[in-house]
Amino acid sequence: MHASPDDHLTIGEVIRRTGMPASALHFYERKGLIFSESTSGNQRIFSRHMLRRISLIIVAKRLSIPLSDVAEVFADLPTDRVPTHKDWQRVSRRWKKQLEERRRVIESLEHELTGCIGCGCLSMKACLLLNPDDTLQGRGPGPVRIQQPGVAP
Amino acid sequence: MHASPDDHLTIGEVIRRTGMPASALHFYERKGLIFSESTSGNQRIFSRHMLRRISLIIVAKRLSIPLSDVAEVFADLPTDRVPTHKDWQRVSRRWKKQLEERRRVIESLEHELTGCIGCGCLSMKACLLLNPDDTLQGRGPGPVRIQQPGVAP
DNA sequence: TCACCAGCTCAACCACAGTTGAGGTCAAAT
DNA sequence: ATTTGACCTCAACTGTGGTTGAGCTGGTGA
Repeated sequence: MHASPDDHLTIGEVIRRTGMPASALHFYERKGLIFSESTSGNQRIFSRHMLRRISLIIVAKRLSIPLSDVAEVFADLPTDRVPTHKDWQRVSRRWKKQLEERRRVIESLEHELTGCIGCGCLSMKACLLLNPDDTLQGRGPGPVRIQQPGVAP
Repeated sequence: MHASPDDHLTIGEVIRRTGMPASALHFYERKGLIFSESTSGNQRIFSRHMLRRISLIIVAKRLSIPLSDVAEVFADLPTDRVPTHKDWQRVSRRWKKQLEERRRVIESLEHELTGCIGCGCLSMKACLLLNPDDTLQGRGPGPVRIQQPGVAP
């Protein structure tokens, strides 16, 4: 086992550094989230700044951000160099907004559920929990509850 | 179109009353969440109180409660009669707790992310986002250089 | 009687985020 | 020279929550 030049990492080294299993790295590459070159013997060689991309994927995983969103983010990121501090701020603010949105959805559901605990009618016609759209439409403007598709369907 | 006796609903009536497609009802039955009897001609006949169970499933869906949890809840519910108000309170309080838990997780992630926005290191060894419960100890061999943000290599 | 609708079963398929295993290749160590 | 160990590709499978379609039967109205 020899040390690769600082800028060219084998997949084994990437695994050691990121903790990601090879299968996941292969998967991300198939999805176009990360890239590599190949040696003559068809082994992957990763640029060192791929580690940053993988870090971002790991963070996104922790935040339950779907890979499709990560792909969007990566589309605006340079492929040839490490993202700048500014890049990271843009990404992290974007993801923070998504967390906020998710929290608001949950808070609103908590609110509804609290109101329904004492009721328990579960009437198909009258229950707010069962008929969310009527509620929203009838209430006019205000804090709008957005059904977000990304969360545990 | 004939009215069924109040206590015996065809699947079509259940669909009309709950808005659930037949495929979903079949699916829930396969999963053991709802039951039915069969006519001589192999058609499903649902008891009227199955509507309540289906309502609970619909609520769980809105709350992103997995069906496995719904199954647990149903295990403690009577199969032969409509759940009481007390039953509903038990369920709704349980689900409310789960929402609270989800909210707290999100809040904590928001907190972390806020702290990381200004940092942006994403260091495999030091970053809290990347190492949720790791006290950054024992760097291995070789320095993992933290890329100076904003300084192009 | 014949069409037609309601309902049935069963198999296959969707997205998501990967994992697992088979079978092959490449490179280094003994 | 051979045996590891690292790596490769490709296909199939996991679990969740269903949907879609094919092909069949049951009951009813004209």
